[in-house]
Amino acid sequence: MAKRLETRNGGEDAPGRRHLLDAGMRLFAERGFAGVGLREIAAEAGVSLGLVRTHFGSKDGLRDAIDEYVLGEIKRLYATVLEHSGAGALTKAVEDALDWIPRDRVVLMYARMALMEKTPGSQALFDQLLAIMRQFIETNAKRGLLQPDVDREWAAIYLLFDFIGPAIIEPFAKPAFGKSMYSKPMISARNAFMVRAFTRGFLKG
Amino acid sequence: MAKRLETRNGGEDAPGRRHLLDAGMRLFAERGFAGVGLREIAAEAGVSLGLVRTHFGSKDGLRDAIDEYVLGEIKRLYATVLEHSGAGALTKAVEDALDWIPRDRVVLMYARMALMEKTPGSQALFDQLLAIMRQFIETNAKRGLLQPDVDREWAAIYLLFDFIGPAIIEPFAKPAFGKSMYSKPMISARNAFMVRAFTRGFLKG
DNA sequence: GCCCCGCATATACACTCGTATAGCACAATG
DNA sequence: CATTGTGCTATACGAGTGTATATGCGGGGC
Repeated sequence: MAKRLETRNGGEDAPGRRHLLDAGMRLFAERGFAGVGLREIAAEAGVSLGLVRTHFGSKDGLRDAIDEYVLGEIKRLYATVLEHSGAGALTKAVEDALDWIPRDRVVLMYARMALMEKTPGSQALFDQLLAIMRQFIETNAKRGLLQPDVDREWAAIYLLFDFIGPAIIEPFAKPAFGKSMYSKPMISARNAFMVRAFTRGFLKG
Repeated sequence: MAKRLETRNGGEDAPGRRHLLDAGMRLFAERGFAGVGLREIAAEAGVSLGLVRTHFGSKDGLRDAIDEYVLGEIKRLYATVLEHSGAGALTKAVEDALDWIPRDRVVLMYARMALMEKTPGSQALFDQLLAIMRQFIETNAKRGLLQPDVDREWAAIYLLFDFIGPAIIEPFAKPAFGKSMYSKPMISARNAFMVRAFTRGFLKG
């Protein structure tokens, strides 16, 4: 009789909980938080509606849990980038994406959608992404790889644009380009242009 | 007696219609299509619920009308950019934004949200934005302002990233930077960095 | 003067939403 | 063996959804 309210969360590895989190992440990524109902998520996860309440307390609780998971994954996935520096690190990061993006595509697309809907979780995600970019710029600066008199804050912001850009336009890529932003030919062409643009620009002064 | 179904749309300048379109645009931009109900939109517009059906036929019809309006505004707002070329044109475009963004902020924020929800209207918006960027690159190329051996397609894509980037992160800007992406200090700092990065890059080769 | 039609309102309907409650099977623990 | 608690299901409730229908008012053309 109501001895534990709110999220119980005792066992985080219950199969139903994991299925709900995965299904919610996928569906929210596709149609947004308000665009998907709990019944559809439960059906997709192969569990009953009531289980959402058991594990997450409410729909917002489910989102919070997904936000937390995705934030952790983003940190993990970009950790390797921060250990390197220079334009080579960027190409390496983009090429690494070829490995993990097929597997973690849902995480990436959820992060993309989260950036649209302003919530505490999405603000935290944004702050994390910006921190990653700032750290990359600082690492490069310490190693003397930054050109002199560069506005480091805006360099970080532009880096952020270029990293979230492909994710943002990914849903429109197939009609517009005939292939995914994360397909092999797109990745390599992007790599070539990125290195060039970051080190030399592309317009004449 | 049901002689005309669907959207009637005879008079596009009925005051109620305009109010509904404005209110829908603003609310959809803030919370997404599924996140807002017709009753709230009608209340915000100061008209009755049924008027949506009279003018737009359905909620989807309302979105279609908003999409069309926003697409036209985007075309109009970026028309001036296309007449110029070089890095100077970009700074001019960004500075022009200082004029029209306060006034057309809702249009911009709706376009931002539209890029999240994949619909025919949002695909058309994306195609339009990409076309604008491609045309800018081609204009620059014809005038000899492009560096040699530049991948023009990816130059256009990166230009697109840098133009939608500020809109995407605008909702997180105040907590993260203390000011809007479209405030005067941000615009001028961005201008300085953009010209530099586009003509010389910011990393050492 | 009548009629029709464009603009607008009010109200009802069927459905879906998130949430709440009651209960079941089963493993671990005393 | 009885008890406890966890993971889970089934079902009900009230509020809110988009859509449909019926109606009112006011101006221009026959």
